[in-house]
Amino acid sequence: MVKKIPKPSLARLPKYYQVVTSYLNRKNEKYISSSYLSDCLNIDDSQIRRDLMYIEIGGIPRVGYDAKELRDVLADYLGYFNLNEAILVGVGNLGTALAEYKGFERYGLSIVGLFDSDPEKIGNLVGNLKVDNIENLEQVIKKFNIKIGIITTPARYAQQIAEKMIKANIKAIWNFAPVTLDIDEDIFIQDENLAENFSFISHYLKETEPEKE
Amino acid sequence: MVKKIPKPSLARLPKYYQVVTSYLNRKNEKYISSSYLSDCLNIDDSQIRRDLMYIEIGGIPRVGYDAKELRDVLADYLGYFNLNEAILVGVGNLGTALAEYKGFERYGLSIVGLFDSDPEKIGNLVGNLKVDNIENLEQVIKKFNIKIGIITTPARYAQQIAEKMIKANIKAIWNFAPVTLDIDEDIFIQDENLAENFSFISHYLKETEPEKE
DNA sequence: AACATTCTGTGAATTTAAACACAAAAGGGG
DNA sequence: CCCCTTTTGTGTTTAAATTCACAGAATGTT
Repeated sequence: MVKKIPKPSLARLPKYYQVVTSYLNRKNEKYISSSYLSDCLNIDDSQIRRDLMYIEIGGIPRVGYDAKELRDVLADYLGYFNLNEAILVGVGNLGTALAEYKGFERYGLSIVGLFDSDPEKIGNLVGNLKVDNIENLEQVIKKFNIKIGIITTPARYAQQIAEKMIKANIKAIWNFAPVTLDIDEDIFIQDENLAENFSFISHYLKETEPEKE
Repeated sequence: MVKKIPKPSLARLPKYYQVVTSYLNRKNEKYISSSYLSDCLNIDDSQIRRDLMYIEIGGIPRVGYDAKELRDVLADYLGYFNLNEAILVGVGNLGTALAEYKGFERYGLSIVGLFDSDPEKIGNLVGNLKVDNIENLEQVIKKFNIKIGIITTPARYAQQIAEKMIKANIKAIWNFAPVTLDIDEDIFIQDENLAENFSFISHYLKETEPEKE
C-alpha cells in the first residue's frame, strides 16, 4: 500500500487545484510544470512533485503534468466530484453568508437545510431555503442521510448542537464556533476560527510597530 | 535575544487564550495548569509549557500558571489590546457578515470602512457603516492611517485591490478571495480560503465512504 | 545521431516540530 | 519536618516535513 498523505501535503492540494484551474482558463497549454506551480505558490518544486506522487498522477520529464488530468485527479482526490450535502445550524450573519455563498458548489458542497432556535428566524427564507426549527434537526439528518453539519451558532450552543448531530449519525462537522468541541466518537471535525486567524495579523502588527515603550 | 516563536506555537496561543478566558468565566480558581489546557485541547502538556515559555510567563511548580496573568500576557502578546482598525473591500454576503460580526471586538479588530464598486451598494448602510466608493479607498487608508485591509471581493478583483491597498501603505491584508496574491512588498498576507478548508472534509468523506467501485 | 536542455521522481541530508523523561520546585499531610 | 504528590522547565530523543541533489527520461537542436 502507498504511504498515507501527510496533512501538510493534503493542505497544499487545493492550492494546486486552484492554480491549475486558473491556468487552464487563461492559457491554452496542455501541460503544467512543478516549477510553474512553485512560482505561483512559493512552494519548493520538489515538494510539489512529492505531493503529487501521493495522488496518483505521473508527469512527463522535460514536459510537465497534463494540466486537465492534474485538475481532474486533484478534484477527484479531494472529493469535489462527490455531492456533499450539508445542514447548517445557526442562521446569524455568518450562517447566512455561508448559506448564500455560491462558491461552494464547484467543490461539491450543497447546503440543503438551515436550522435555528430563534422563533423570529424560523420560517424565514434564506437563499432559497426556509429556516427550520432546531427541534427537527436529528430527524432531517437521519431522513436525508446528511453527512456534514455546519455549526455557526454562538460558542455556548456549539457543544450541544454537535452532540445532536452526532446522535443523528453525522460524519463530519465544520465548526465555526470558537470552542473546541469535546467529542469521543470517530467524527471528523474541521474547526474554523476567524478570530484565531486574525491573531496572526494582530501579532504581526504588534511586533512590527512597538508604538509604546 | 530569545528565540523567535515557531509558527505552530503561535497558532496555538489563541487556543490557550480561549480556554483560559472561559476558565476564568466559569471557575473561581486563581491558577490553571498545563495539564488542564492539555485535556481541553488535546495538546501535549510539555508542548504547552514550551509554548508558554516563548511568551514571557512563568508558572509555579505544583500550582500552575496564574490564570488572569496568563490571559493578559496572551492577549498582549497577540496584540488584542491594540486597536486594529481595518477597512473591508467587497460588500457581498461574506463581507457583510464580517462587517456585522460582533465577535472581533474583543480581539481589537474594528472594521471602520466598507468599499465596493457596485453603484447599487455604494451608499447603503451595513451595520453602522455606509458603503463607500472603491475610488476613495487609497485616500481613506492614507487619511486614517489604516493598517489592515480585508478583501472579500470575487477572486478576479483581489489582486488589483491588494495593489491599491499597498500603494496606500497598508501593512497587512486579510484575504478571503480564493487566489494567491502576488506581492513583492513586505506586507503581511493572511489567506483565508473556506473552500480550501472544506477540502479536508470532502476528502475525508471520500476516503471513508468509497461508495462506487 | 550526438548533445544540450529541462523536467520528473526520489534517495539522502537537513531542518523543524513534537514527545519523552526527569530534575527541581512547591505545597500539603501526618 | 520529612515525605509524597503535583506541576513546571528543559535537555534529549524521536518523528515528521522540507529541502537538496542528482539520476534518468523526453525533447529539441545542430
